[in-house]
Amino acid sequence: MSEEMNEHMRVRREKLTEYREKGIDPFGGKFERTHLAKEIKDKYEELTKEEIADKHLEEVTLAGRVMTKRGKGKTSFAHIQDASGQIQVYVRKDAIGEDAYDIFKSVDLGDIIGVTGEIMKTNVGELSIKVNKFQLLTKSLRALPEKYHGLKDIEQRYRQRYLDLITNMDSKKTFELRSKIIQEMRNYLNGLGYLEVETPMMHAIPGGAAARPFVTHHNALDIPLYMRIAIELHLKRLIVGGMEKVYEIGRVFRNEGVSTRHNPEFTMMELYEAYADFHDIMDLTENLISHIAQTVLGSNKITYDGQAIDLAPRWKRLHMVDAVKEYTGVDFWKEMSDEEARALAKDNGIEIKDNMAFGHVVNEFFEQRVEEKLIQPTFVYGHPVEISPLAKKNKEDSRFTDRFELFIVGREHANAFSELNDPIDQRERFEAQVKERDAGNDEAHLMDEDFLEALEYGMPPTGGLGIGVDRLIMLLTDSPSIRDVLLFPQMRTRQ
RNA sequence: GAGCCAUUAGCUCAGUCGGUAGAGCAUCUGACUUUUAAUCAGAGGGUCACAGGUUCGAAUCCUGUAUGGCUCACCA
Repeated sequence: MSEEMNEHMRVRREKLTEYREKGIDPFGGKFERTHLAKEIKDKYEELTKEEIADKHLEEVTLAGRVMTKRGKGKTSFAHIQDASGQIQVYVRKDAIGEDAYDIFKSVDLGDIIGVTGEIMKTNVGELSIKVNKFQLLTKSLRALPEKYHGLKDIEQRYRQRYLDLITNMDSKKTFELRSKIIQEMRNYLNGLGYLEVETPMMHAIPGGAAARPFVTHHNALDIPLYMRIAIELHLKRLIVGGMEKVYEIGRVFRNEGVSTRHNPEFTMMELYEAYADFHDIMDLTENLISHIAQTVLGSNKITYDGQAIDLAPRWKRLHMVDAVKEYTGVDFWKEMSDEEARALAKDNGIEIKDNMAFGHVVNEFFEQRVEEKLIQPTFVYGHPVEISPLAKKNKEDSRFTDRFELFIVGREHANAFSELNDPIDQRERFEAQVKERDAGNDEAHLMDEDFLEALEYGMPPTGGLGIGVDRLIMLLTDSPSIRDVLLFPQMRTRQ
């Protein structure tokens, strides 16, 4: 053992030996429970001490981790915690015998025990188990964080999430909500007839988004493989294959910076529906998210970082050019050259790169001046074609696409479009991306011949959607950092 | 990648002007048969993140490193 033992660890290891000498297994096996703590509380909380005593209820058996302990000579109280919550146990020497009582006195905070006894209420009215049998199920060899403050150290909460979950009920609640949110997303989509599918996470060509991939290598095939940066291109192949409504909820990987809103691996929900367009997807998106909020939180009115947010449909829909016009006064509906657009950026203090085209400039205006101001749910649509290589061009104005992004609390939560199903246009878009790549943008798309071949067989007109699931969970659980909604966020390896 | 901040007992935190390292919880010993942040009496527990430097003397001042947090950049 490289780590030095502190007093707690030494004492607890000594107890292991004592237990074994007494024939007690400090790491026990299967244990049959009759109840969870919350089940007992839900059932008997309303009854008075006398009513419970008069009922002569059957014995119950529970198990859990010892979280508090108060010894009082010949009686002891403790709280044990199971997945459902905590309940108090009341242990009397005259009820369990002297030997068993001595062992109970040696139990440490953090140990896992099983108890059998009667349900009772104490003089001050706390529902408790009056124990007549108890058993050590697992000895804990390290001291838990302090009972009153819990674990506060942020680094330790992320690195040792189990300690966070044991001691911080808020954190546990967040992850229970995470599970419910994803479950409700599935329920809703399944109810609409979407088919959940699983596509590869290791891609020969990383596509579907602009991002740097993680690279790995397949030894037997001796080829490089990339962890997926999006799910998009495989789901569209399924649309070609006649699966008309599909979705996948899964991890995607992007080799980029870590921040309160970015983790190298994160969860995305992508959905594609044949014969739909981006207007249909807007309807679906607002209905889906408001349904989840209503079902999981019981309301469409939520609070994030002190701001009141109303998720009830119908949400504001705003063209990106109108949004830029509204917040900066600059009108990009006018026809103009790339040079004229760049000049407007300089005049308005928008930072741009020298080689940016009209569409890139419009996007910079939006990101630098508008995005953070969109607090209430807002669909911003009509993204420039240059930044939307997989979206259908708009019929009236081919500088823009039938694409939208959803902004809430100034953050992107979803990205969607009427999918580009013209293989010839798609090839030209990929070629433009390859040019950008050659010009130094290492996040531009690669040519994907295999995907183009699929499109050439014919993909029906399709609406598609991607939702950043972690960000949605941040929003619905009022969590300031993505690390608060990931059980094991990425951290630097400790030396 | 840049700036700012943090790192002290198992945990939560104090630490004044540079002068012997502190508290609460936890732990150990003892008392206590309805306690609940139990109480009472006593005891033990420290590489002050790490490495240098300044100084008679450094948890404290300086430099570097590590890890973390926040902000920015990146993430169309």
